[in-house]
Amino acid sequence: MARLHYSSRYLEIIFIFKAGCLQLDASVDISPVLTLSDGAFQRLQTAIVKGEIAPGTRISEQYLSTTFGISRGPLREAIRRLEGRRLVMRVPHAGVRVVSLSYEELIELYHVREALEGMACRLAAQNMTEDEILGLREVLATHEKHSGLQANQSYYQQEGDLDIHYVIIQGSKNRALSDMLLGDLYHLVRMYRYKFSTTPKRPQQAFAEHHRIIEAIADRDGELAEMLMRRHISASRRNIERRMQEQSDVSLPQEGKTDV
Amino acid sequence: MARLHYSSRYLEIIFIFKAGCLQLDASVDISPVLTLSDGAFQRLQTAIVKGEIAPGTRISEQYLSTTFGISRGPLREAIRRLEGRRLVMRVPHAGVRVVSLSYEELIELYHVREALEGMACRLAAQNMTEDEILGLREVLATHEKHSGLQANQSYYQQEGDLDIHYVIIQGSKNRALSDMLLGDLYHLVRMYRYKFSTTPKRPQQAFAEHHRIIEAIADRDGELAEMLMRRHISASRRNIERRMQEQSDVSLPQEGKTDV
DNA sequence: GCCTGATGGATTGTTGACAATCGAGTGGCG
DNA sequence: CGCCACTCGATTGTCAACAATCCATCAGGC
Repeated sequence: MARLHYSSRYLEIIFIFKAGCLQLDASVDISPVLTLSDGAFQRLQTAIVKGEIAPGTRISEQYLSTTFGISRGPLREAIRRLEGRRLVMRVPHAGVRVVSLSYEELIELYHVREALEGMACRLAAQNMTEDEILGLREVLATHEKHSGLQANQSYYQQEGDLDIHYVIIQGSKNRALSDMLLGDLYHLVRMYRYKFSTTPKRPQQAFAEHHRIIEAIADRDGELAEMLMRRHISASRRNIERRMQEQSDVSLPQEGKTDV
Repeated sequence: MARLHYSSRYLEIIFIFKAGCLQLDASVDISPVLTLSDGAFQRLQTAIVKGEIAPGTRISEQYLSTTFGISRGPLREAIRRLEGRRLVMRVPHAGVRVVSLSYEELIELYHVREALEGMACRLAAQNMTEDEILGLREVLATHEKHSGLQANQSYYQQEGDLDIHYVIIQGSKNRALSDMLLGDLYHLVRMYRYKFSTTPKRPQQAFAEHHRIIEAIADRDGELAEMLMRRHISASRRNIERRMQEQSDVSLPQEGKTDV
């Protein structure tokens, strides 16, 4: 009944686990074989995170299964995985909806980010290698170049913002922390990123903040790095709060649409 | 194609969402109807969290489906939900295993807890109502009574430990924070709790720490409350580290067994 | 004796069909 | 005219069978 042989397939279990937190860049497929369910999961996740499926949208199993060209079985499994990740919510016998964060919840999320990424930044100052810090500087330099061109300036900056945070979080060398930040939190943050990306002066400001943070990390000053990161995210949060007050009539997209 | 009527079933969507983070006490079933998949999900989750299925154990679909008396379809959906929650890991065409945290990952988890629960404690000092603080005191008093009896003393204390943390976290009134702590982190912490529950002097010490924390919250001293909570968790972590060094030969249970 | 390649058994992945449930619209009744 | 029960269409939940893949074992050759 109980067999004791070790499957060689399980030697890559750690690798797979790492892949779980790297899924931000969804193009890489670590797993040698990609089941239909995995494919649907990734496609749905990126679609939700990138905003192609608006928050609150109801998801039809039949529509998606025909769209993806797969049966309802694997699709349902993919949806259930998203449900475990809190990206969708299912009501029995009624269907699933993409989660829709309220304004308050979004702000709460930023408060959590402040605590967690501050911690990540402090750890990164302790644990990043010199090479990794060099890489961080290169990312910043790349963004400086990109921010020179006017077109899609804010977009680039926002993407780069995530990139830099991404590298710093990984530099914390704390798996639990990076899994939590990169795996769960960022998907939610990303979902609402596009809504607030076009504040006039914010990109340059963020760039300067990034610069100071990286300097603190390079100086191995964990305390300063944490404080700067907390302020950086706090400023980002206040930026959202301000824009939210300005367009207080246009509230966050709530449920209603039945598309997809 | 796009219908605009609102399903009445979706009026409870917020309720359901809240239920998702309250799932610690798995006896309550908020959802009016419980699908087979939901039932299997809850049973599996509690079994994993309570340690009835050891970390690293391989899970057989067929065995579980016959054990639960359901088909493989709903069972697979339940497993996929656990996969989304990072409680199990699936390797394509090879099966799923209950996650097995390494010693380092467990310590990392406690560091994250330190940051998050510290924050929760500070917020709780700001946001808890007087009634809730009263309730907190009652929980503490209950534990004082329970800790009087010798049998299973450490167990009670540990359970109570989680209870108090649970109430404080909820008192933070930050949904994102409590979802993260209560939903994801605690399941993992709980999985390994039973391993380190019997350190001689720790329960009394933890009780005193709880007492001080609650006093700080009652005084609305957020800074102090955060600091005390951080120290409390830090002490708990060091306790684990110490016990781990003592029995360094008996390492954490790794994968190997093929049961269940 | 050790390594390489086929085979068998078992497990996982996928499918299509069937059953259960729900929401909206319709008709009857007070 | 308004309210309630019923029916119908559609969607979700569940099942059992089939296909694909993998692991362990066992011949066979070097």
